[in-house]
Amino acid sequence: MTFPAFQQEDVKSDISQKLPDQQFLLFATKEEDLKTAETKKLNRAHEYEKENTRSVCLLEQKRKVVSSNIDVPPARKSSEELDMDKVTAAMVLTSLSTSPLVRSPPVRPNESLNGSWKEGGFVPSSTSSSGYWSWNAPSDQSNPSTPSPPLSADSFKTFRTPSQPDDGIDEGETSNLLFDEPIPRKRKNSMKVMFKCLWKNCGKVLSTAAGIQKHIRTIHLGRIGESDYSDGEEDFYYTEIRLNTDSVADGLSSLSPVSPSLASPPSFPTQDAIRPETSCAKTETKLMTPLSRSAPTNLYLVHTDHAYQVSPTHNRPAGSGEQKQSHTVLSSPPRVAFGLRKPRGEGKKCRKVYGMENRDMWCTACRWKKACQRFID
DNA sequence: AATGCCGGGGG
DNA sequence: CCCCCGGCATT
Repeated sequence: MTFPAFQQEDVKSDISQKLPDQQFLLFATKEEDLKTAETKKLNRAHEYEKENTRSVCLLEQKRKVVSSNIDVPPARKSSEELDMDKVTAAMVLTSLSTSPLVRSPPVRPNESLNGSWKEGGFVPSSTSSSGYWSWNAPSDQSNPSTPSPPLSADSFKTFRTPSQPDDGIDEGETSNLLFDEPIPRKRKNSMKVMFKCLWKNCGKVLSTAAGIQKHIRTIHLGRIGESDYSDGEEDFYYTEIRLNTDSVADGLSSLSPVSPSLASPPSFPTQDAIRPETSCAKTETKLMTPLSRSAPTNLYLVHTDHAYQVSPTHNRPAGSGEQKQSHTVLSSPPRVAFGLRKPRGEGKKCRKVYGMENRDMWCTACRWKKACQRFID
């Protein structure tokens, strides 16, 4: 029941502890091989680390370029932001190491990239009972096997567990097969990391972690004045997505409007199953202001000023006019007004409230199977 | 499986 | 209009 507040730290250490173990097992099947295996491994680890840091750097650069175009003004490095960088770096590390290793299942590997990133990103996890979606890096198809973590040389030393029933792996060959190009670190050079806001009804995507943080802070948490000050009380619900660089611009405008509505992000006790796979999202649960709690549904309408909010299915124009939306801040206009339906209101509706038995107490609309008029959200 | 509700009927 | 419902999306 405890809320598994997954901080980046946790995730990181977790994987880097578990996984190397497994990998190592595969390596160290035979005693003779043990030594060579280990050295090999260490080498690889080093290489790998180098590689990773490099890509992080690249990434940072790219990000800076883009961000200057898109959203955040040239970020100044507040202490918070430095922090964020660390976090993102960690994220990148994990994700980088993840994708290449996992050998994609029979599914066509490349289709995942072309398919809408909604698909690539959110995979309704059929395994988890209650239909929570889980996050998978878009590049690798959902894969049951565990990802390989950023390896740190230490973790190997710590995890020598030679007494392990090497199940089925009797050939030295097998391990080679598995691990010779297992870390092919062919990082997709055209990959770009974006961050997507997970707040309800908001699918905003920004190029920097700091960006969405800011976005969330201002838009969702209603902290407008205190631009970048963070007291650690915010919950930033966003997630990382990766996509081809050449489709970035496109992605920004044709973003899928439907947010993966978690059952209201800022509510802790109800959802204990915050999937730990979600690569990032600092979850510091402290007491929340009532404002931030109700914010996601109400506030977002007010602030719909960016083109990404394509959501054709606005909720009710919460009382005031809805005469904005023709702003098109970014280059491309909201492409298709693809007629989707409205996100489906949050609150309970007549049916839920009164039940089937008391159907006559429903509002007419509900009776007609139309949009409820009594409990508008 | 249950809900919410759009589209499309009949009267 | 008022009322109902098929069917789809979402949960």
